[in-house]
Amino acid sequence: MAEQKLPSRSEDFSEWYNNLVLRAELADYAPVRGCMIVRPYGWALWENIQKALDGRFKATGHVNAQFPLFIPQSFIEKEKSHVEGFSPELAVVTHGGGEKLEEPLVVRPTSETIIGHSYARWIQSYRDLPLLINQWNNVVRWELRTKLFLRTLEFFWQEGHTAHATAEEAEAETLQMIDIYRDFAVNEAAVPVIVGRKSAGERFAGANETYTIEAMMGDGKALQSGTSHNLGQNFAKAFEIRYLDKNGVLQHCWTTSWGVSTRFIGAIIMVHGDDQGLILPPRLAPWQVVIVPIYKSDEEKASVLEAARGVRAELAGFRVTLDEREGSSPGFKFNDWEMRGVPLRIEIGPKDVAKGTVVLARRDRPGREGKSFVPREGVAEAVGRTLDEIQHSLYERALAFRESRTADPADYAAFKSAVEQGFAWSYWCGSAECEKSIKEETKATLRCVPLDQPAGEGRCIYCGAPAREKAYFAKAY
RNA sequence: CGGGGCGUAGCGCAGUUUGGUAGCGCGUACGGUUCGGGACCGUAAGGUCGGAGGUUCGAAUCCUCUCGCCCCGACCA
Repeated sequence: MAEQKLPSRSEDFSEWYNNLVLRAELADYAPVRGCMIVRPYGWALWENIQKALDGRFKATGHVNAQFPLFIPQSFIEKEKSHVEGFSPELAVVTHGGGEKLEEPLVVRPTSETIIGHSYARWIQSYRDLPLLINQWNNVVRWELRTKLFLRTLEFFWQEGHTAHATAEEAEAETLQMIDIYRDFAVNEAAVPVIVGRKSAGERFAGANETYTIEAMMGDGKALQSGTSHNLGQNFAKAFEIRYLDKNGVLQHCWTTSWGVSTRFIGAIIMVHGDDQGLILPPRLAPWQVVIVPIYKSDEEKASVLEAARGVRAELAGFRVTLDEREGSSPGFKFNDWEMRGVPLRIEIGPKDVAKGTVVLARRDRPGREGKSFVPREGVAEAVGRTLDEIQHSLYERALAFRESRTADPADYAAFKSAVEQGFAWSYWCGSAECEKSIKEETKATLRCVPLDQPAGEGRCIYCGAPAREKAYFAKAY
């Protein structure tokens, strides 16, 4: 690498992010504009995210399937607001096998329509409900402005699609899934999130209600990190998804959809990373522990590596790697693994071998402060405890940062400066006009109306009208 | 898609104003000395200067078009 140090996070957050993604070998630019290559280390992180989410989906009765990449164009057009929302960003295939197609095929931007088509065939009776299917796949949206992980033409995600007999069940499912996302973000990724409702303007195209988890990045901007949509009967009506109820009456189903994408990797980077590089939460890190051996002579090397391999064996319950690379100094390796965000490093040198100790170095506390000497005896327990502490402290640190950058502005002037550095937590009268004016004047959007609302009422931060709901406003990715 | 910036070796850059045989640092390979926070010396490999056209005896350099990336806007997971 040309530059050893990353651009400073505080001076140029965007450059810091771009460099970090490349230097940590999470992803690379593809030869096609706006597309990315997810490199093995980045994909390993994604696989851990997949495992954490997939387990939660299965535990709540969902099953995985796979629907086609290509969708007949007419399908997209069946739901009015859906086509309006997505048509500007569709990739369309017009030719196949050297021939012009009779009907163009859309590369899926999301699969509500093609799944709706199947659900209409599969669902006949209330006994077929609920139908709870998820798929892990890639989708394409022709975005104008792209950024690795955060917004690319092609991205990877999961999309869950469910059908229910009643509005109440669909709403319960929608809320259950956003809560699963919250639980995942908080407990696996150590990313604090605010769970709330999207305003009508920010809703998914075709949804009656969109719930979101919103996180604050290290520059104070918001990132929508997962969404769950109550689609009402919109798609059921467009695709004739119907069932006979217990009384023999034909009814339209109530459907939901929900997704988390590789964008979440961007959230992990921007929430936890520092000027040294990535910091990964232990529960998701591809490598939880890296062992760096330190030696000079051949005799030292032999004894140190023997000890290091012994420690590795004792840590079999963790995701652990031993850096045996020749020709790189320990100092180089320290920096290298810090760039990659490995949460815990174990240093083993001749002095440690002699004393029967190892050095634990926490990634979340740079330099000497994060180092401790522990006896080799019982190292697995110390590692487990330290990883738990790192997991918790990452969350606490991110939460404290968010709180320090969240204001409850007294007036609109204070609101404007609040959204320059973080979130504004303000009463909103509920009108789309106020929301729009705020966006035009401050670039801040209404991120969500949290499900947890304070008691009492206030006045709209923009128009001063009586307001019952308090919302988060912020500049967003 | 509008405004701005930038494309020269794997990476970071100089050279472009004033046209004249392509350079530096890092990295890479090899040899040696090193190794508890990004080691050092030596040798070597590596570039149709983003692409296409044009002007010229001669283009990285001037002109036209085009592609890509970054930043700022409009749109979004």
